[in-house]
Amino acid sequence: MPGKALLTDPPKRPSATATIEMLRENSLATLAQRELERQIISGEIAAGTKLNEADIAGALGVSRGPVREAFRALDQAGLVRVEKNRGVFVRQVTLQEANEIYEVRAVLEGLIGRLAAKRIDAEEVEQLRGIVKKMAAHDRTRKAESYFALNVEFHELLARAARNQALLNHYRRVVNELDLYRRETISRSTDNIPVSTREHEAIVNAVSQGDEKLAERLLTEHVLQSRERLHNALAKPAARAARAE
Amino acid sequence: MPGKALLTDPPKRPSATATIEMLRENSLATLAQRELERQIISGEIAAGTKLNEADIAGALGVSRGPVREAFRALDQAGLVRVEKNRGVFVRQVTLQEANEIYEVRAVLEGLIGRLAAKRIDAEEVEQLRGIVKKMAAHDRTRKAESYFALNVEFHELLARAARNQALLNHYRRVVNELDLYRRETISRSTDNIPVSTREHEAIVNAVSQGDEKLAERLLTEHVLQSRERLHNALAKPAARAARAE
DNA sequence: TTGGTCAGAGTTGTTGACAATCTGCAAAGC
DNA sequence: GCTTTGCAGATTGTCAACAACTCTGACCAA
Repeated sequence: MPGKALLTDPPKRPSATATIEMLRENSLATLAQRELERQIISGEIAAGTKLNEADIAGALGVSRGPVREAFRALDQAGLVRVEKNRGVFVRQVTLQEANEIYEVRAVLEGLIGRLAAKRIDAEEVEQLRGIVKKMAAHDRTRKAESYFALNVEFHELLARAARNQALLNHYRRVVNELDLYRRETISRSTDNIPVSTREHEAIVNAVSQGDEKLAERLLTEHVLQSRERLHNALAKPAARAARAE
Repeated sequence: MPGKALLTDPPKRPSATATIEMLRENSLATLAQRELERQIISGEIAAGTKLNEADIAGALGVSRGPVREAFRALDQAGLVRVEKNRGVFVRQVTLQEANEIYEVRAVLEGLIGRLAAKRIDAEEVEQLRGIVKKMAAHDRTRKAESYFALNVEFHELLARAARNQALLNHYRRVVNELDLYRRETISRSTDNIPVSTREHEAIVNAVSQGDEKLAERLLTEHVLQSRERLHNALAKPAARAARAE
């Protein structure tokens, strides 16, 4: 039973007017899409899981129509795979696919660095420094989960600072797909956090000084080094993540 | 009346078995999506046009369900815009959006050049040379439409030669979006064809010699120069394209 | 003329029912 | 024993009807 109903009221409804307003602006298909996307990206639904239309419709409190529409959108977004007459499955990203996606991410991040160096404002720089500071604090605790949350926030903020919506869209898609790959391996790659944090500091400095060339190079290399770190972590003998089927 | 039915038989059915096989593998939603995508990219349906569910369903000979699913996918693909309770519209790409998309395309093409230089095979090089030869022949006739078809073919072939599916997907999306922008202006930018052809020749040479750095630089610059050419053409006083509403 | 409001038509959003297909399993045939 | 056939149940694909919403234009009052 994956999710909670989208609009039923009994248990602590978040103000009826807010719900009404929500439905006025978003179709059930859109809400179902968002909720499924959230569950997939957060790992609540594991990669490879089969998504049953009727079950999901029931859990969300809607009929199958909107759920099917959500599936189509998620398929196009690369988060699920639709097999005719067989069902919808959360996408499994293979090692080879991840490598290809990392290559794309590297050039996108490079562009992000270059543009952000030109366009970032003082407030955003401060936010970046704040995130890096929190990351540094995590160097000792080595709590991977919350560290990665900060990492995602750092890169998202930087991507927005580039002021290019098309770039942001492509970047987000790439990140989502890589999360699908990384999800299974998350808990075992805590070793290199200090290294990654130093890289982030260098990136903030380059961007805040408006050094486009340097920011581009640092971000590109950062992505490729992240890839290496992840692959090294994968190669280690570690407890396999639970495998839903 | 935009399209033709997806599966009706009377007029010259292309062999019953082929149709059956088609339907065995593709849902009506998928077929509707492909057909709409084709019509949008080819310009048969102009940017900004409102897409009426019932009309399209009728023209394609299916019910509204599959059409709605196709809409969701096309929305995610950036080809249409869905406004709740108001309808679905073919996306209009503004000048500013086009500029942003061109920036993304430039780095993607750069990566394509770098990877293709590493991985392209002899046969593909020959195909590229063949296309460039045809393009050169067009230098005199100045038929823009068929020239652009060759141009699309050239870049698509190069993108495939990079052997990176993720990159290819992002590239195609970017090209589709730029086509939406270019569509309205296509007939007035015939002047710079010879220049563009020389750039293509240089690209093929760099790729075929495995010069990654050069191929990357040439392709990036080619995209940015294409953007300039298009914008210059746009600035000219030229006959406005027909504007469907 | 301007502005408001209110039917009516047309369009979109959602649902439940029906048809087609797949899956698993057990019986029949070799 | 092994493959094949033929069910029964579950799941997906498609459709048509109904509900909710938007838009238009007529009508009326200031």
